[in-house]
Amino acid sequence: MDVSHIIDSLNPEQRKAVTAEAGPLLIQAGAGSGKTRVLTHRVAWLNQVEGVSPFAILAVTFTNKAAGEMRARVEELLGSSVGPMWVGTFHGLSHRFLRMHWKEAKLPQAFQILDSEDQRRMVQRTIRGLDLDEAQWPARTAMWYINAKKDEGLRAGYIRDEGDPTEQQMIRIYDAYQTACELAGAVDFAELLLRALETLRDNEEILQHYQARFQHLLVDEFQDTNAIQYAWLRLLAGDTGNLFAVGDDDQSIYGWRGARVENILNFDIDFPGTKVIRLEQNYRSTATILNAANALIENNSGRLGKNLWTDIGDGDLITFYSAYNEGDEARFVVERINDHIHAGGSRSDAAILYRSNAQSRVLEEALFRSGMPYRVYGGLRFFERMEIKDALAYMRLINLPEDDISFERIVNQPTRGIGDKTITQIRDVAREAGVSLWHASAEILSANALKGRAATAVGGFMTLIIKLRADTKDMPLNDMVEHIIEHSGLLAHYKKDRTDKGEARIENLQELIGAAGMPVEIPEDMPDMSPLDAFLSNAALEAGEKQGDEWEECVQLMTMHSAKGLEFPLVFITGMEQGLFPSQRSVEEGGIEEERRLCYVGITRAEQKLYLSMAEHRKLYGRDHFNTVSKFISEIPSEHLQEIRPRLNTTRPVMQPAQRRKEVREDNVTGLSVGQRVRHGKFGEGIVTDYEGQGAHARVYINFEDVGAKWLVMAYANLEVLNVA
DNA sequence: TTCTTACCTCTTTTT
DNA sequence: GAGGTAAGAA
Repeated sequence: MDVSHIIDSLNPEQRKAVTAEAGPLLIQAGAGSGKTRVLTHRVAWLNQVEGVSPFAILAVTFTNKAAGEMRARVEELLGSSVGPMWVGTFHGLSHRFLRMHWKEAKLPQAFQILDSEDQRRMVQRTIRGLDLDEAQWPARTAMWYINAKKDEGLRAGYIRDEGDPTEQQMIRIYDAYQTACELAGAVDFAELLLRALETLRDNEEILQHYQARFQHLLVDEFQDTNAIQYAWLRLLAGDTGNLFAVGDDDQSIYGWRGARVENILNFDIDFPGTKVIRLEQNYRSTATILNAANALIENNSGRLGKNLWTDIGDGDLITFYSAYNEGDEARFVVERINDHIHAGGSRSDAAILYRSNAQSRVLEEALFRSGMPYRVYGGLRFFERMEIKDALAYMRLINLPEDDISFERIVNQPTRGIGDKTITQIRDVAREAGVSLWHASAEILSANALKGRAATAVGGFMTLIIKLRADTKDMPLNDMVEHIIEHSGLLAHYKKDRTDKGEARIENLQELIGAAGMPVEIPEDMPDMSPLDAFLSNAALEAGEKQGDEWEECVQLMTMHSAKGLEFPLVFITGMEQGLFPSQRSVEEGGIEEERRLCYVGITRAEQKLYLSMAEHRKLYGRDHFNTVSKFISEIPSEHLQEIRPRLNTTRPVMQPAQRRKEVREDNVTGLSVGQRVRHGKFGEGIVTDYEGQGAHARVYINFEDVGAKWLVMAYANLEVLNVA
């Protein structure tokens, strides 16, 4: 059989991975080393050479995008569909499993998925139900706690409180929340995984079935797996241990949400006989960029260790720019992008990365002023938008009136005179009788327990839902959505808002109609799922990636976290400041290595040219920050760096005397730092807030107590240093 | 019920 | 400093 199309394009290491014998395999895939390629070719190899049916393969990823890409590329390679292969996210596959085995999982057949916002509301209601002080027990914190425990596989009853009252309270909230979820037939994201795992574990027959079925498991981004996901994989891999895990311990940046690098580091303990293959040839970046990244990551301990290399040439030096403030930094970035465009480059080549979303604003302003189209990643996703969730809630309630979460969401949206009092009354009846809010409403109405106006309003709402259901019964999905948006009053409600925001909401609703017109995929092993059910659960699991065409010819702005997996010819990493990146918190909490890995991820996004920048003075959250240069800059060997504007002494000497670069130290002619207190013979006392220029031309901006702020030339000012700020 | 005001938070994000 | 949420007033 001719297998050349599968292996010809691979380098020796990649080929070794793709053609490896069955058994546990750990692929240490460095940034830009072709890991997706290895994964897809592995599937093709298994199928075409080893004769493994797609039916016996399970491939799991973290994002829907990665899953979709994997399926598409495998099919392209094979030239045929691989329908029966299970490809998806951990959550998506767990969901599929639970839909098929809802009985064994002890779930109602029509269980629904809570997204983060639904979950927060649910936790909040639980906390109120327990009569706890919401200020002392914020829903977000409790939710975070619950998710963390679930990610570790822990049920409320199994957590040891160690006598800690806070922990005890959290456990109570967790327990009560879980009860509420069971009652509502609701499942949060973490629950999908945990429930699937427990169902597999506790049902020998099902477990054996799947273990026998999935002869080969493949995992992408293995360094990001948490305890549950790992347990899930181990259970499914069973005794054969045919687990093909691809990951990079140096790119583990999600420890804060439960990812465990240990899963990579200890892989061979759980899977004896593991073969490790390292993909170290990088096809993305110049040698300069790679060497900088390698040197940086060397500072981490406990790595598996690898060194990326490339046969692409050295390329340009990495440019480091130290700006006066964030505006100057933004201006610098925009100018460089303009240079790039004038040299014939395109805007979409450029990505501006930052540590936190708050930093995007100033950059956006600068881009906007210079008329440069840009696109910011992150923020609210399509299916998380208020108006979309409203519309979906109508669809859910029509589909299943017992859906209390949707009921509460739309019973008074748009407002129809059903206030807090009425809702509380309905809720009480529902709780006492142990029925849904919908049933409770009906009972209250028939018992005439409501006053005139409220009774009419509730009756009107119920009639509306019943009518909508009857009217849309035989409609295709998109017509149904359109009908509901129109006749529920949502459209009119949002049309009342004449602002840009309102218009955007209308547009989103239109888009929802469009989305409902697209064919929804119903898994082959679940033929009894209705298109509506498929659409609704898809909406919960797929927050809605922005469609691709929108960001064509745009400069890309995103956090370094969301940049993972992407690559750009021209990359800017902004805010290279101690306290910002690495962030203050991570330094305090011992998370510096993960920050360094994040920096590593950022650097390795760059193909040709990398710019690093900092702002010596930055306003963040309305406060002034005078940060020193990021520790990470000093970890990049200076032969790879080119400093455009050597900084003056902006460092507070007490903070870090040793870390300053040589060429900068020579420039320390002022002996002053921003934030320092000084005295001037004529103007009195003041604080240094800015400076510019160098050597004899250096000027400092001093805010004097008596005469206000002034620029002074260092050479003539004759300042007396009073104290270090 | 709806509008207004006070108050809180503010690393990183997918599902 | 801004933006969103939740409690309070008309």
